[in-house]
Amino acid sequence: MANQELTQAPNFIRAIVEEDIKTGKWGGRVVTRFPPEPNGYLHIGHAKSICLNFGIAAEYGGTCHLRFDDTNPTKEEVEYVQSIQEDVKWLGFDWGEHLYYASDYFEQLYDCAVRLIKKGSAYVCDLSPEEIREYRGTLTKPGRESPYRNRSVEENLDLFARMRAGEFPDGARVLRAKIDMASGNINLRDPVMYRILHAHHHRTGDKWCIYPLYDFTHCISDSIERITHSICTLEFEDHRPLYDWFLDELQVYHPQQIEFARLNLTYTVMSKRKLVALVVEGHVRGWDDPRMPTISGMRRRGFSPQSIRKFCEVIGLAKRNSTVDVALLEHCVREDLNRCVPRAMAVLRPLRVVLVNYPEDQVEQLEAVNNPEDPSMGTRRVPFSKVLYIERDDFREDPPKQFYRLSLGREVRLRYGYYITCVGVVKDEHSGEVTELHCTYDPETRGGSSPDGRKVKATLHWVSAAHAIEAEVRLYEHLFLVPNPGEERGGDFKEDLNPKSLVVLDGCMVEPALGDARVGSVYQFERQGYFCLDPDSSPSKPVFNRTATLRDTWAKIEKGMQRSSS
RNA sequence: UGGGGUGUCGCCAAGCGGUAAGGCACGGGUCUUUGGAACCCGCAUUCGGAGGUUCGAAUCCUCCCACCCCAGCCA
Repeated sequence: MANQELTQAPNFIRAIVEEDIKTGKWGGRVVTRFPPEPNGYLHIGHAKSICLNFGIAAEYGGTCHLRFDDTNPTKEEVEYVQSIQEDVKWLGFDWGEHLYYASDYFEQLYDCAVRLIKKGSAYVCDLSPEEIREYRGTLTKPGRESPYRNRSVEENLDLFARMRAGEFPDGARVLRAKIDMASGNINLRDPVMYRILHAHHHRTGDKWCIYPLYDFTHCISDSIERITHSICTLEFEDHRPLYDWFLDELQVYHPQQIEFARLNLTYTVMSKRKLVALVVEGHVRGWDDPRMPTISGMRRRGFSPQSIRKFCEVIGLAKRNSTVDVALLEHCVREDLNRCVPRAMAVLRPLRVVLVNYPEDQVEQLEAVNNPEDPSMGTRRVPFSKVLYIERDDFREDPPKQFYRLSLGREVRLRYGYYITCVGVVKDEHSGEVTELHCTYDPETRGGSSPDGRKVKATLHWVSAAHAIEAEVRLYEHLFLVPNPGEERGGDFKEDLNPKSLVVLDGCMVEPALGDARVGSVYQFERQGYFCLDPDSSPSKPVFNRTATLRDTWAKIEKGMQRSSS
């Protein structure tokens, strides 16, 4: 039990791998692969697959390949192959030498197709796309055989060669596997293996004008790379008989395909189609918008790779469709960031406080702990002076029952500073809005404790007005208002968009130490949450993204009060 | 009377014939110079339903029900 912590949670795929190792099915080898199509950005759902494939390989002393499934040149771009590599690396995984492209196998794939033709297991079909669909039948009605199904091997060979040579226009002919038009599994009704596509490929250029389809390509790619466990998502379960059929026909090395349920998360969407729509329709600022569930978005938001990996471990793995509560993801970031990230004080909605009995020009440098969870992170100096800012929410003229922060006549502690007591409230004549507080400070309480042992109930964060840096802070909430966008009211998922998913705060006041923050670094703003410096920052004005709030007991109490009073 | 899957706490998820792990959420408490963190306690007499086999069933059998996926020359 000593290495209990190192033991991953059991799941059915690990069970299969362990069994295979035990029986020597693959000679003790474990080779997995992550096979993205470079037609979009990776998201948290991909992270689940990446962690699974790379994780299992690492755990059992195997290897995991990164293979781009780039058989559709009309959708794929180098931009995506770059972002995918960057994201996988950032997550902390290393494919070493094992970077592959399905397009590297085009020549071998072609040879395999020729072999199948020679066996009489594949044929060139001249039916139009519409006719192929019609001949395929429906879910309940069997299909009909193509009139071209029984062409001679010679004719098929000739036609297929001429397809490759570019003699025919797009869509004129396809190569099909000869399986069973009456199969209950539609994938087996003579699936298309090759289509004619006079398109420029991002790697092979104009060398090819015929491109293989997924089912034919994937199993052979796995075979070539001597994959042992080919792990994919549930929707490919129906394709497994086809995966097996091709490899059996070809009599080549034959990996095992295993399917698991893809990840869904509450309050967001995960399908590539929907994510693209959010980007192109401008509902978010791009693929890396911090509200997006993309890896790049989460990185910009301030998530650590560790927190994402932890999440992927803790959600488990099974074959049942499920939607994980986003609260679990938030828990994982908080848990990680709490341990690793330095604290800072930042006032998001400033309220001016004048310490009436504090010397006019005095400035003190107070010592603050960088991370109470980790003393090795040391301390820093925070300037303190007569005029400060505190959070507007930390003062109430008419404090409710359980509110124990500042109000007129009350004493609270300023973190690492002094006890202060509110003695006056300045308001705007017209609006009645509180514009400034007058407080006294107790010189005996420097550092935050009193010699007489007097207790205060609240500790507030603050910032010295004269030393503060002005910043922009972007507060994020769930992108959607409902747990399952588009599914609850039966409409368009975009109708469920949260109009307050981004709230920009300007004129925030942050402590001077934050002037040294580097883009991408994360801080805990005490009592508020985790914040990450955004690339939009300029030297004169930092911009912070809120990664996650801290758990907020007071907010919960307040919400409860509202509920019971209404 | 097409095929393939899945049903264990509000959300995930272990469990593989011996009498329901764990996490999140939620509720209560201790502690606290973050109403943070940490720590403690509580939270399925019951496993989609109904029968059956067995000394014993979430686990085996039968039937039923619900939900998901498949009719791209996408992956």
